[in-house]
Parts: sequence; C-alpha cells; structure tokens
Amino acid sequence: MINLGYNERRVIELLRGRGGMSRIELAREMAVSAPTLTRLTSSLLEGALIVEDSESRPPTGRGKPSTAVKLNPEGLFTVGVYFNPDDIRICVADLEGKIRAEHVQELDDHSFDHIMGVASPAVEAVIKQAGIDRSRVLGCGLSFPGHFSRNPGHVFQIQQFSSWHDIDVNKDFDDYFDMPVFHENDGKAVVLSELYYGAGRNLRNFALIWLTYGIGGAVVVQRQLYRGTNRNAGEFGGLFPKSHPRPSGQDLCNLLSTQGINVRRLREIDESYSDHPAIRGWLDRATDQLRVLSLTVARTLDPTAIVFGGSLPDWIIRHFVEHLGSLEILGEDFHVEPPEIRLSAMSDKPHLGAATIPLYRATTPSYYSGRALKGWA
Amino acid sequence: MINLGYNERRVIELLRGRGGMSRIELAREMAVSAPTLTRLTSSLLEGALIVEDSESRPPTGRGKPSTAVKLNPEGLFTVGVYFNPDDIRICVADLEGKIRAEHVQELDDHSFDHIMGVASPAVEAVIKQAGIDRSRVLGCGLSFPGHFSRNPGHVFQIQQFSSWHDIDVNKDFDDYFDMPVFHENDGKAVVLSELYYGAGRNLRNFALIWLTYGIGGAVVVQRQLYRGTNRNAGEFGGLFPKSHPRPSGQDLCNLLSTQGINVRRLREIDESYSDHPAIRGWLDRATDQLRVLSLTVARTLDPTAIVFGGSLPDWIIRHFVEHLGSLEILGEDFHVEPPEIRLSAMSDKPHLGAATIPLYRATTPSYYSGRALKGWA
DNA sequence: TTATTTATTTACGTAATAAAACTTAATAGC
DNA sequence: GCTATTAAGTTTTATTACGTAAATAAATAA
Repeated sequence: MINLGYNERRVIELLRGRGGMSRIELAREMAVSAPTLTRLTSSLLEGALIVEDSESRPPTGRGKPSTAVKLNPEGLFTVGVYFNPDDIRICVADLEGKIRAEHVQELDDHSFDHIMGVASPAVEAVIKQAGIDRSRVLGCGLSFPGHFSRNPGHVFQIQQFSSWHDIDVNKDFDDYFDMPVFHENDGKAVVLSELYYGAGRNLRNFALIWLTYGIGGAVVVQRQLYRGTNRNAGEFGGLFPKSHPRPSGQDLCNLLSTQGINVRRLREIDESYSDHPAIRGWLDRATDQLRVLSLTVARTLDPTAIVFGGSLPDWIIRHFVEHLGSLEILGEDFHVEPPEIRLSAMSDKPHLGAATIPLYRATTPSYYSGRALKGWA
Repeated sequence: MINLGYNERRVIELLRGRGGMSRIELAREMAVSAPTLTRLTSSLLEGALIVEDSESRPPTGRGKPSTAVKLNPEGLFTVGVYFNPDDIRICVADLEGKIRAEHVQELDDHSFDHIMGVASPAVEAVIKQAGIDRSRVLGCGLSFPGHFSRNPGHVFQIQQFSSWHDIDVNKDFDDYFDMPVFHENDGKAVVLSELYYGAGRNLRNFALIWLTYGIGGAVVVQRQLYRGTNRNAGEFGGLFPKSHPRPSGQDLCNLLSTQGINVRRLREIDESYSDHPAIRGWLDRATDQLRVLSLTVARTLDPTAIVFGGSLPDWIIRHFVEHLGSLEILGEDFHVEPPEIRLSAMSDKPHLGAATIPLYRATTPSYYSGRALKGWA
C-alpha cells in the first residue's frame, strides 16, 4: 500500500522518540531539500503513518510558523509473542511502542505444540481486544531465550525447550500466524524496544545485559542491532562458564535449593529474601562479576551506556545497578567518558521487544533494499 | 574530477581484494541491473580507477565471454605517515595497497616540530621517488599511538609525546602537507589496511589486537571501522591496568630492566632472548592474559577472526598466536564457530595503515553523503 | 552455416532529487 | 492599520540515477 523507501524510513527514525518536528527541521537533519521533504511527508501522510500536529507551538519569531509532523500511533501495529520457561506474553503494540492489549499466562508445558497452541489464538484475541484495524497489523515478532546452533534455524541449549530439537524456527512458526512472522533471541528483541522506546532511545551505541535464568544481552552499534558473525554478539553469558558460579537466575535458584528453598519461578524470589545471608553473599559476588563484565564491555565496545534488565526480580537488578558504582572510579585510565549504567525500561515487557522486531525490519533504513518495498499491506 | 557516488564506491569495494570481476558478476552482487553497471564502470574507467583485464579468462561455455574489470593500481595513490617512539615511516601506496616508495628513520627527538620537520619533506621525497602522477595523490594519512583526551583534538597519554599537549591534531598537521590530511590512532589505522589488504580482506567482522609499547586494537563491524562513542572501542589496553603486569612492550621493557637488560627500542629484543627464564615467564603470563582477552572479545563481538599484530618483535607475536590454542577448546559452551586467531599481515608496515585512511574515507560507501562528491582532484 | 546463449551497450521511460520561483502566514516598522 | 520582511512550505522545472526493453557482440551447439 505505502512504499517505505530509504528516506521515508529515515523520517520515521527521526520522528520516533521525539514529540514532533517541522519539515524544515527534518530536512536539515536529513540533509535533503525542503521540496524533497514535502514529498516524503506527503506520502507518509497519505499512508497515515504520520499526522500533522494540531497543537501549534508558539511561533518563535517572524515568518510562517512551522507545522510539526509526528508519528501516528494508529498508523501501524505489530504483534509480539514472548515466552520463557515461566510464562508466555502476547501483545499488540502501536507505532509509539504502547501496548494496546496483552495476554499473559503461565507455562508448564514447554512443547512446541502447546506454546503455539496458546500463542496462535491469543494473537487473534489481543488484536480483537485492542480494537484495531487488522489491515494495519504489520507482522508478528517472536522472541524467546536460546542460542542458535550450528544447524541454521534450530534453537538449542535451554533445558526446558529441549523438545524443540526438530523445530526449524525459520519456517515452523509461519503456519500459526496469519501475517509475516519474525523471530529473535530474547535479549536481542528486547534491545530493539530499548532502542526505540527505552533506555537507548537517544543513544547511538549501547549494550544490554539481560539477566534471566541465563545471561544474555545484545549490542547496538550506530543504532543498529549488531548480531556478530554467528548471531552470538552480546551473548555475555559465555563469559561466565556454566560450571562456575555466575550471575544468572539458574545459579541463584541452585543456591536457594541448597538452602532448602525451592522456587518454581524467578518472580517468586521477592524482596523478602534480601536479608537471607546466602542471598546477600550471592548478590555481592554477582555484583562483582557484573562489574567486571561492565568494564569489559566498556573497553571493548565503548558504548554510551550499558543497560541492565531481565526477568530476574526487579529488586535484584536494581541492586546490581545501584551497587556497580561509577565505572569511572572503578576502571583505571579512563581518559574519556565511561559508559553510563542504566536500568532497563523493558524488564517487565519483553513482549514489546518481540513486537518491535517487525517494525525494526520494516523501518530501519539500512534494511531497505531495492527501489521500492513491496509494502507492508 | 571523478565523482565517486555511492554505487561507484560499492564497485570499488567489491573489486578490492579480488583479481577481477565481470560486470555481470558485479551487477549480481550489487543487485543492480546490467545497464547500471555499464554506467558505473564507464565513469570509473574514464577516471582510470579501474581497467579492463586484458587476460581473457578461458570461456566457460556458450555466449559472449565476459571481460573482467579490476582496480587500476595506478589509479590513485595515498601517502601514509606513521610514527611511534622508536621511528617514523612514510610511504606512498597504490590502489592495491602496494608500497611504491618509503622512507624510514629512527626518532630520538619526539617534539611536534621535529617530527613534522622530518615528515613534511619526506612525503614530497617519497612521492618523487615513486615516480607517480602528483595529481593522483588522494591525500595523506597520519597514524600514531595515543588516545584522545576529553578535549577534542588533543592527544594524550604517551609519555614520549608529552610535549604535544598544545597540539590540535585536527588542524595543526594541515600546514605541513600539500594535500588533504587525515589522522587516526595507530591500531585503528592498521586495521584499515588489514581490512583492505591483510588478514581481514575477506571478513565482515573482526578485531585487531595491536601490541606495541602499549596495548591497542580496533574493531571492524560490517566492514566498517567501529570507533565507539568516544573513539575508544577496541582500546583493549584498558582491560589491563597499567599498575599491574600486562602484555605490553613497556611492561616487557620494565621486566628486562629489572634483569639488568636495557633495550632502547623494541626491535632490539630479538629471538635470542627467548631462552631467558624471566622472558619465558613473561611470555607465558602474557599469553594467558591474551587468551582471556580473546575469549572476551569472542563473546562480546562474535567476530569471524581476531588478528594479532604490532611493533612487538615478530617472534613474540608469533609465540602468542601459536600458544593461544583453539578458542573452541578453551572456551566452554561455544555453540557456534569461535573466531579464528590470525597473524597480522601488517606488523612490519604500519605506515600502510596510515596510507589507507584517505582511501577509506574516499571509497567507503557509507561515507558518501549527498548526490555527488566534490571529487578527490 | 545458422540458431542459441550470454555479456554488454543503447535507447528510453520513470522516480528521486535540488534549485528557483511562488504562496502562505507570521512579525517589524512606520 | 498598512507595508516590508522573514521563514515555512509547495509547485514547477531540470538533472540524475536507475530499470526495462531492444540491439549488438561474441562465443558455442546443432
């Protein structure tokens, strides 16, 4: 229906995260002429991806006052499906990253059939519940923990999903959703929502450290998700061998279990545990490990910020961020600004990350190939 | 004279490092039509940046045989100036990364005035010596060790260059060279020549670990030098605090000095030292440290390869590469290919790295801005 | 020989862009 | 108030980059 060319995508990128911009501002930032911007916005206006901002800002001086354009939140919707060993979450999100409707339920059966059996009707249900125009749904993103194996398409390595051995994630999801389907590892999906709507909104380069049962993460370089040669960039868990104590949820569960405490889900570890001496020790050791990791990431990637999040209980992640300290003090020889440590804005909505995947694919300028996109409708 | 537009640059990128390609092959790889490729090559042919390959390859079957085009080594030249506390090296390089003429001399006076006093006439001398068309010289790249301080443009941090405090590297070089001037930290410059002509020739993502008096490095992501937010990406030295033993040349010199051995330049440490027990111990420890660094880089960046080089004596760098071992065996939980460990092809020609900077700036597609480049002549 | 195949070029139409000119809507100065 | 000035945005026009279709070139296959 609408062609999102390279420069149309750049307009969307610039408008995202800002309240609104005049065409002249956009033209300046994009280094194109004003007439070009008129054309770009008129095509986006026609497709209802942007709207003119009615709120006329107080004129700044002489001359015709500018009329701002902004993204139309109703312009495009995406569906996100996220699951982990504990639960599955499905949402519809709008173009501003607002969750319009969601469905959350616990998971006990981790088989592919069961999870798809939940996801497929739930996607239709949340679309209905959100009361949105079905034709404006761009696609569905799925995200879940797990690395990719050397056998392309096959996930791997999460004990609870061991029955997935024969699933080809590049094909087998498609049948369950009546729209284009995309998938991504959980941390890499979350970093997309962080990039668009969260702690990375204004950053060109940053890293996410994503703490769940395992340890994941993702790297954003020049406002692009960087996957690495084998889709393994930012998989920081690899720096902490599973055979050793590590700052992961599973490691904490194992510790609790030696203390006679058995939790079934990570969220059951509420703040009341913070006084337990064994947990206090675990927190100190894990904080130290994450501090080393942060310094490592700072030196290797020189990001503007390092963002911490995940399905570990919120109070634990907050403890990490508050006790890491300033990297400037911790690291010797910081001749330039060390990265800032930030708390993720997405720990409680990883499904928004999944919903961001289709948007990322459709609106990132560098994904534009060819003269005209087939269009999302 | 010639406009290097976006797609002309892509052609150059594709031709670089390959013997020659037919227009049809180029068109396929670039996903443009054959007529477009005719236009692109005709403009490059006119500017003499490429030539048709006379060697007609054996025809593969029916149909008109293709005529390959390849980069014209005489098409463009660049000048590189590299210096470190030991010496200064100046070269003219052609479009194939071949050094056409060079000038090397030892440095004792490290003042800005002295170094420029050497470099400026030497640049003219090597151009003359190479016997090339002066109008085809694209520019001059300078590279040298040193981080950038928070004060933009001011280098910092190398003891021997402490007198440079008031030099603004963004301006003060210009007066000494009658051509466009670019500069870059030594490791980052070397990685460019590695990318074009060396160990990274065929790699999309890789890291360089650059061992000199200090410890530097650089990161290539998607065939682009990634500098990080504060130009500090890949400055791996930061992972080894100066107050602790570290795998750097200065650290080795300090050790030798405690053994009563005083070397004036790194290259004086020849292979005869390899039997010295203290040096053997240093090598073992440094190898262990570099192994940890390699695993860290592998996990963080997921590069295709990690390249080792630098002005440390060649036999030491070879010792590191040979004794690191396979990362696959060393790191637990490698579910995908670990990066390959490679030896730099540029340890003995860091000035080629400097000479690559102007070329990188002029021919990297993503540096193209606007409709037409002002041109390099 | 002639048909077929493949690479490349030529001719031409379309889309994206910038420059110049124009329109619109505000303020500044009288 | 009236007019000049300024700035935003649009229309018009010329240029450029690209793709499609057709033409040409140079080989093999029949």
